[in-house]
Amino acid sequence: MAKWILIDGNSIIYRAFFALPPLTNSAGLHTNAVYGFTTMLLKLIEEEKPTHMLVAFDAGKTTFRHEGYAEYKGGREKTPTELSEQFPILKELLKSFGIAQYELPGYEADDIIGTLSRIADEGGVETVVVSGDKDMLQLASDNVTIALTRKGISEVERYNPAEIKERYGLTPLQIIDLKGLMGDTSDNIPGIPGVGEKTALKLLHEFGSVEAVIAGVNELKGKMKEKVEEHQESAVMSKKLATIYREVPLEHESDELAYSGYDDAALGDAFRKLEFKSLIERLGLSAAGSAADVPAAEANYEVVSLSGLPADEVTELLRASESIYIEAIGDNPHQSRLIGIAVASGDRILTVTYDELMGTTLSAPVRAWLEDANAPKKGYDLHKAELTLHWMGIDLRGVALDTMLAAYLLDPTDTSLTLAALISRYKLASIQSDEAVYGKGAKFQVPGSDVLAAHLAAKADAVRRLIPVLTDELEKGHMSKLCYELEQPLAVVLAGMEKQGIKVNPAVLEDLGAELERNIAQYMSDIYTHAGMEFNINSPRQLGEVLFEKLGLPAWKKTKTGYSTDAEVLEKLAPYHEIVGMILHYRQLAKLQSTYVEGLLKEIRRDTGKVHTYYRQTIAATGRLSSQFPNLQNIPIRLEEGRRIRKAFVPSEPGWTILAADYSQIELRVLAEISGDENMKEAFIKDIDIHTKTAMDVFGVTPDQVDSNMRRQAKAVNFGIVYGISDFGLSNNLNITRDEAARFKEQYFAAFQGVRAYMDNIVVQARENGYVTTLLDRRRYLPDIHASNFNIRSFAERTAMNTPIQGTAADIIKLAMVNMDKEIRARGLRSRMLLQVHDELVFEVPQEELELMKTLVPQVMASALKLDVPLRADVSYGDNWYEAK
DNA sequence: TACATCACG
DNA sequence: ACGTACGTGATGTAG
Repeated sequence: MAKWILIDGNSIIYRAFFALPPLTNSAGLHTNAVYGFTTMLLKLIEEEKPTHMLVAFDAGKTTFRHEGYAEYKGGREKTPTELSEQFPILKELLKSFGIAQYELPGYEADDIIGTLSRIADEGGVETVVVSGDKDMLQLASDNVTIALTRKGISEVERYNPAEIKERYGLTPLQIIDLKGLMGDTSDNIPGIPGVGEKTALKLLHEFGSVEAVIAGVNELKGKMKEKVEEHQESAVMSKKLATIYREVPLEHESDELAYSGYDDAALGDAFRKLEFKSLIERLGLSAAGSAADVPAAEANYEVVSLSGLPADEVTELLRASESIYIEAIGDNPHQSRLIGIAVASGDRILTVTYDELMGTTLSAPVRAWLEDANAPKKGYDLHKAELTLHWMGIDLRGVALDTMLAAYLLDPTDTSLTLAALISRYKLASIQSDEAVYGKGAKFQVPGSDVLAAHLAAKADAVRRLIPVLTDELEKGHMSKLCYELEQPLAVVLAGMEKQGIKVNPAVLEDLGAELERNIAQYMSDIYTHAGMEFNINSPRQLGEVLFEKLGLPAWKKTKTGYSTDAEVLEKLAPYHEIVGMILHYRQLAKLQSTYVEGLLKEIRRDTGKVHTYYRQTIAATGRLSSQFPNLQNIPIRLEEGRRIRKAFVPSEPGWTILAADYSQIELRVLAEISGDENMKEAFIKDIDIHTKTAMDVFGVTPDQVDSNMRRQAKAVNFGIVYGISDFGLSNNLNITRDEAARFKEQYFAAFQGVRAYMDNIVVQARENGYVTTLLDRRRYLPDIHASNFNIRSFAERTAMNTPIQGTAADIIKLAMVNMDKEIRARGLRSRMLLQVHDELVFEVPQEELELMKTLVPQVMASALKLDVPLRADVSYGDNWYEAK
């Protein structure tokens, strides 16, 4: 037996919103109305057991009712953002429920429901209409019951025609007349002023309809007669407005409403995002629930040690390996200590300790297997493992899949990609956290061999269990190619660069350090003199006291903890007191000394005379790399004093040259490409200076009229565009008013209309999909795009604009790196790729390859990805990184 | 360990 | 009206 449930989405979500106290999830998203809606849905499903369900929504602001009466629904309070942000969430949730939803421009939810209930009624289908709006009673019939929400949301009161008769003494259709007479404040329907429910009912019981009341007006007396005479037109119009239109041109077949129950996994995911913990529990969705909820599985494998297994069985086990886990201690993989290895194969997991690997002949097959490029390994953070093993004299080869990398691609904003966290995220049987096994901080300790072996085996097993889930998810997200053809090969290229390292000449740094020390001492004493006291200039707190209390300089910017003393503040303060300039200089030199001279010297390895950075491939939310121990992506360049640090970066072989190639305006070229803006594309195709071009268009001048200041401002506008422009940010950056900034922006968008369209579209896309993507389908989720908090939401919107640009640029240089590595190998070159700095690649090149590399590198970089907009890379070279400018 | 600051793209 | 530019890592101070 068919049973339909038709729900007035707008009415119910409003009721729920006002009935329930504010409720937010940890991301600050309001969820109370969705929660209320959900509890009601669950109850309906349980009690009514529907075969078909539909939630109808109002679409757009105006409906056919506005044509006859422009003030319809006028004077309404604007929907609070705390509620409006919940509409997209509800619509998304309905998808997880597997419930149909429908809206049609020009019609209200009532009309859609009216039409469907008519169709159901004509077909003799039992139907329940759910709403908070009494008007709906007009739809009641023998087949159609109206369920009206009562106080709160979960309680409903059901009406069939008999119950309407009992309650009001009216037929369903007379409900329209009731409203025609009494009106409805919430919809701004006037009715007859002064006529409320009681009077209206009395009139209807006597006359039967609005028209009959008007016709019989002479039978009325006194005030009542006057009112009806005066407002009869209003009554007729009100009746019309209150009439639900039951002939909406629906484009859908009613079988699209079929409801076959929700998918536990989909609904569980949706509830987890919303943090509806009680509902997860109530529906038993928590079996797949959060980390702690999933009990550890009974181990279905045997842990075997290297010494406990005959050599031929070790070889066979390795050959049939399904996953590997390599444990090392320490953040810096160039200095980390290997603890042990576990390899999973069928019902046995082999564990190999550090001592076994390094000390016994038993380990020979293991080492051979690790180094065998034809033996595929699927593991976890194998990039780090490769480096750890490298410094032990073992070359890890044959990496086929890295689960950490895969998990990063699936959610690059995830900051906890530990195995335990991933296992929990993907709802697999849990494993112990490292902290539980090793302890942390001072308590850190490697446990005894049995406990350790069990833990490593559990991790290898965890990797094995993650593989199908992650590869499946990658496939669903269209990121398999990105993973296997870009990120995985890149991991190997990066490891090669890191092992190679770049030579640093300590003498250059020491000389610079001595000079800095003298200057710093001088600034310190001068600053103390001007302050009239000695204090720690490095302490923003003490500095703030000196500047703003002792010296009485104007404080205009604060931090959480006190006065701000950052460069922006000090630059504004400089004219007031000469100590300020000294502090700025002191800061600059102190930074160079501590971070770059002393910091870098500490990182030079004794054995290689080089610094070996560690590129992290799973940190940046946009797909960029990051660099640690030391960070070689922020070596000074903008100011000459700092730039001299680069003189210390030299070739590691005598007679070789440092060659650097950087992409020209890669982010703006990417923007031109993905926005398709013709004006901008043309500028790049003609290789016109983009900032000058921007200045021409923004200021409406000819090329020769563009002065350096105009170009500077245009450049700032371009930066702003890439970052997701806001008036305030631009005005702040250019030190102009917000109005001026807004005008710049307007001018810019007038010239680059495709860019404007991109910015608008990408935000809509982010709202609809919940994520944005790069050209290579790299994905970033933006849950905050629905936040009610203006700041949080705005940040997500800017991120939506920026990430495809920055991320695609990252995709491109990564492609170039993989291709460049291939070229070097294929051509048997001795040149080495050493560094990547987001849009720049640095090589060391033997003399005889210089001419080739000068053309090869930019050519490979420019052709990394075929675009409409040409890519360009410029090369420079010299005896050190400073000279390669 | 959190915060402020500043180096880079 | 709201108040920020996007993405990182290292350092020193202070609780």
